[in-house]
Amino acid sequence: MWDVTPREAIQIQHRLNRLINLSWDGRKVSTLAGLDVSFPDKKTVLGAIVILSWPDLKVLETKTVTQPCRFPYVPGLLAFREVPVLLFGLSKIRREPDLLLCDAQGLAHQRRMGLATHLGILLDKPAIGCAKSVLYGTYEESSDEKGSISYMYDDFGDVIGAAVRTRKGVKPVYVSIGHRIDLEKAIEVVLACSPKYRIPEPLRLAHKLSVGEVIDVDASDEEGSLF
DNA sequence: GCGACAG
DNA sequence: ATCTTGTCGC
Repeated sequence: MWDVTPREAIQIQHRLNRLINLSWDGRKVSTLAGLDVSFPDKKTVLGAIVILSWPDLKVLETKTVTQPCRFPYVPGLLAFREVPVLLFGLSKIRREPDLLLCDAQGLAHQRRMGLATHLGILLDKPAIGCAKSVLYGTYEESSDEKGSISYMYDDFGDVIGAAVRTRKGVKPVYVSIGHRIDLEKAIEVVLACSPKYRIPEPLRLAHKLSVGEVIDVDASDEEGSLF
């Protein structure tokens, strides 16, 4: 029932690991995608994608797709469970997003291969990992203020991400490089995407979409259906 | 051997 | 992730 065994999955991660690009090429960003996955039942994976304009964050397009579940949840191997449906969903989107914002880790992973990095490498597209809790890494509690950041380190003392407070008094979100971006730029994007809530707007909307809520596309941007 | 553990 | 009620805080 599995596409690969957990052991093979780890080998794949070690192989893809070498393709990570840790720098931002300075490209102009005009759209970004918020990605999320849900499980309507134990045998189905549902991928939700919301394309937003940047930096005004208007909804340009949405899409949901489903597939049969192919891999169990194993900490550290999340990509093998959720990436397939996201690739499928992205293939059905009209606009090509400049940046992918994932509800998962990127480099802040035991093998530096979180879902955001995995997906970014497969598509060779800029990607950011933004999770609600920690999978791997340690950091010191910092200021309670909005915008405070505390770097996360692996067992060797290398920086692998940052705990970022998007609102005063809330738990931080954990930001890390996915692919083709640097940590400063990733943090900048996440903060700019979180003007009102703890969770960045693209991810908040993608999550709502994944659980069945209707996300209205901004009226002024529907020229795609005019003809 | 005993915890920890994205979603 | 998903299942669920009340409840603490601004």
